Amino acid sequence: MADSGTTGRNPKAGAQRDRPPTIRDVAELAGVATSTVSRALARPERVNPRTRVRIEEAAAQLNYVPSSQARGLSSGRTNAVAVLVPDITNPFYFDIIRGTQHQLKAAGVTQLLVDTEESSDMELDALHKMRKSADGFILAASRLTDAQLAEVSQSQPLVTFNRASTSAPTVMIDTPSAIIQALEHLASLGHHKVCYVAGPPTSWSNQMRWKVFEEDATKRGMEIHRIGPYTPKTTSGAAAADAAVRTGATGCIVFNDLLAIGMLQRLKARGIRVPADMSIIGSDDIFGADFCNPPLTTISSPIEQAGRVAVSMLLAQLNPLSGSAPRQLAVMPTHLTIRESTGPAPA
Amino acid sequence: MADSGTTGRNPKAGAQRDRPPTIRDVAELAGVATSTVSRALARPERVNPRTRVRIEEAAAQLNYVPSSQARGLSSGRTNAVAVLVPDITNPFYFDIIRGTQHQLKAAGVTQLLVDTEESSDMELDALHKMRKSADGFILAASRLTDAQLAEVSQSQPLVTFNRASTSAPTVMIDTPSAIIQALEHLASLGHHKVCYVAGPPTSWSNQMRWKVFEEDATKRGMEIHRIGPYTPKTTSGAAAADAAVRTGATGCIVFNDLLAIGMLQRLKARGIRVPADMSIIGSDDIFGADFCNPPLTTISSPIEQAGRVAVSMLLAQLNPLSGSAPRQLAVMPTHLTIRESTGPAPA
DNA sequence: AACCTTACGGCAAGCGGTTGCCAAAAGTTG
DNA sequence: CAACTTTTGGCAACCGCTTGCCGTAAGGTT
Repeated sequence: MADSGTTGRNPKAGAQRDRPPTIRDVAELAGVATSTVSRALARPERVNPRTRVRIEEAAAQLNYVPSSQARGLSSGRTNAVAVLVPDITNPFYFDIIRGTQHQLKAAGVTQLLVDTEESSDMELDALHKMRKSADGFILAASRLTDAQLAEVSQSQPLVTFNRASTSAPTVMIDTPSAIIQALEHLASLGHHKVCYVAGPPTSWSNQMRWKVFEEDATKRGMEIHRIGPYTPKTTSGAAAADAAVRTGATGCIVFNDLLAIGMLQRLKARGIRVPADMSIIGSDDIFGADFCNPPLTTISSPIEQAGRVAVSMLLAQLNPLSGSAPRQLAVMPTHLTIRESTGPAPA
Repeated sequence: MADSGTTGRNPKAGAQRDRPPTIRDVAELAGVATSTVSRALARPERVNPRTRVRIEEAAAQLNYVPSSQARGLSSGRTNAVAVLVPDITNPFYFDIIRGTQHQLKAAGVTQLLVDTEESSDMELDALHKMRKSADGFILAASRLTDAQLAEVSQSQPLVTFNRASTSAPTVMIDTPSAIIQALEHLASLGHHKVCYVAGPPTSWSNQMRWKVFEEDATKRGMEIHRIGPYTPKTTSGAAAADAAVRTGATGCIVFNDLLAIGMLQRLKARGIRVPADMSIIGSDDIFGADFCNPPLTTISSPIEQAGRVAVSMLLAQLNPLSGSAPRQLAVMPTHLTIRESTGPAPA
């Protein structure tokens, strides 16, 4: 009836006070080999129901938690996914982080959050340094070049968000449609002179937005302006607002809400009325867009859901299911949320 | 001159295409034992400068990145810290996450972000499940009871934020001072009937705020009301606003900005003017507090810095420096940021 | 020159799991 | 009931890195 042979440890009730129990302790208590415990936990069908129950009870009694480290070492998987965002300061990314966090947690995977500070070097660096500590990556608004992206995606599973890529699965926001809706809205309010307020030049979505803007506005015969680039923060809004006013445009489509809100503040300070004198359309519908002053008309998209989808796609890539090939592209729908920052063009 | 003996691998230029290089590959290339490589990387002074250089070059050439998993397994440290927040949805926590993220990254430690969904069970669970995968924990606004906290803090290093604890190092916000300042502000504007709009009952800071509010307002001879609890989200603002109006109070101190902003929206919808009819003071000075309508008077505190401090305290606990005992308590200063949601009491 | 320190680097035993391989046990079948 | 198949569980070799212990060569002392 030896209750604990080799080690001097005594796995008695709770066993909370000792050094954390290992798989060996469980095996001992259940009277089986460690390999059996391992199997009972990982592939239950591989072991006899009776022994399995015994093992589970032992594990529960010892309050056993497998070490993800050790598991990772031998299995080669970390059960963690890194999420890289350009700027953790930006509420937009919070939404996506929420989405990934949620879905990742549901899958029992740990989220490693990384702020790349809008720098492609940091991004590359993180990708490199963490290749051993994460099973896959989600690149939000990646600043990488196509070539870099292609290379990286070859050596590790990843999915990009808001950054088209031919080499990796991507979830995108339907920007073209969004811009067209926005322009349509402006047109229907009688605006003829429109301005695009640009964000970071390295941002793919910025390029995309401008491209569609230019095309569509031209098609409509509008007078087009473009100002920027601006860093996408409220603090850049003042400069952007001043520049926008100077173009003579009556309607602006702004790279993102942060910038747009900054502009709103400046315009108010300068006594320029929104929307009476100028209409502003933001993008992303971030937290705050609904209660700023005036509430911001903006391009909405289910960002949080986009995060979830990105995770699903990555997970599908990591655990290739039987049958269907994983989805390579998801496009999130957009719609224009019309609030009070847009109105009829001044006479 | 055997250039690669045992394994068939050929560590030639780049070696990017092979399976990732291990410490063994580096050792082989540099012509030393793996232990030496390990030391050269961890405690450079422990090896001869010449060999160290050789090793570093080898590592660089192979593009070697140590496996944090393996490192953790043998050293018993994970080089990761888990940050537990009650609600990742709440901008307030974003600020603290930013702070921890920043400081953690500076220390080369990975941040594991966990959303405990305002549940003490989930919190306990995470604490338990992750004890092997994190070296320490930062508990933001922990929902744990004192007893739980005491127990947990015994088995693993942690620091609490915005949750007093005698058992663990804590960083707090100087709530008493803040509430007193707020009340003083209200008093100076002629308000006599004040109302505290409560947040989650399990929130320590909520209890604290109420306690100080009650004390100080009583001392000033004000008429005191209390409504709530409300979930700290903008969506609860409507109910809170209606209830607040009903109390007849002319000045409200609200658990947090989220709730306060929600109230602002409702009051506006109901045609109740802020601050002409009612003054509102929020707490936290979150993103958006400055551009809501009207801009919110609120209790500000360097939240992001609090996150950094929390990390420092935790790190100090993990690597006990020679000399001084680590700090057990940090109190972040607060000040009242007066914007436009407070004004003279109605006549 | 003989002796003692020190600094440096190697050996090997783990850390806590996973997994391929194999033998014993249990279940089938004619 | 023997021969055969399928389950079930144990053995042991790793996974990649750290670290205590120890031998050796280099430098310092009288």
